[in-house]
Amino acid sequence: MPELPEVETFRRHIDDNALKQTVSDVIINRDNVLEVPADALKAALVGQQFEYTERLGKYVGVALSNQDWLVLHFGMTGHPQYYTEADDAPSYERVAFKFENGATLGYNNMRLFGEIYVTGSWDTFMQDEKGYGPDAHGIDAETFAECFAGRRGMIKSALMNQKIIAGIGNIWSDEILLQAGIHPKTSVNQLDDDAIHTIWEITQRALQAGIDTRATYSDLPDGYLLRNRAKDAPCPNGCAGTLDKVTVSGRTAIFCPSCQPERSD
DNA sequence: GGTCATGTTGACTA
DNA sequence: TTAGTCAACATGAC
Repeated sequence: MPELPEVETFRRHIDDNALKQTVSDVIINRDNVLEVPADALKAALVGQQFEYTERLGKYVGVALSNQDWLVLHFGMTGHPQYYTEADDAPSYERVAFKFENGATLGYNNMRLFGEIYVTGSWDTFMQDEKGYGPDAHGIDAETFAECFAGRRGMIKSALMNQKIIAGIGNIWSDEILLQAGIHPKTSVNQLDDDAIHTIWEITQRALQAGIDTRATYSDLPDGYLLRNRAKDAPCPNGCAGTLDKVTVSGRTAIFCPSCQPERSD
């Protein structure tokens, strides 16, 4: 699930529920997701308040009252869940952040691909340690074009490269490329300025739609691939063709052969 | 039992 | 140096 629209939804969930509260305990059910020792995580958090949040790409940063940051990544299957009744704990709660008011922010993650860090500087962590590029949502057209200038790889790989722009993963890159009518294997250097500008526009619109629907795909407008992303499904553009799949950089790309023709030039 | 899956990283190869 | 492929991580669905 979690790409940029999903992670922004998670960030807002934390914002709406867990700010200005003091952590009373940290329960660690599985330490696979920890990038800091369990006792260090607990020591860093207990007694601190969640002050505000940031997001870059698929990472959420929670600013603590002592200026440190709790950094969360949700892997492929994770999400945060705030609850007040023990019965509402999610099924795969790997870490539970307990607050003094009795509520809990659960870090739920079926597959243990997530990451939890504590760091002194959000900016340094994301830019220097992770090497992340600018966030794909809200980036201006010029900066977006600069990110792709001089690149020779395939457009789908480039869109998914967090060091170029952050936040787009496999399924939202499919969405963007279908709407843009560009085959996922097209080389970046085959795309002229107009094509890059179109990709920028569609990226902004699609990610905004994803955020607006709280990443509930069935609520996306008609014509969105993510409403029914599957091989042999009808093309959402209504072109009478059916969707196909192809492997790009080891990931499954779903696309419409008729709306997204391969280029040979 | 096998295959595939929304992410990231590192090794290896061209 | 730049890119592409693949394996690894852990778990569930089909």
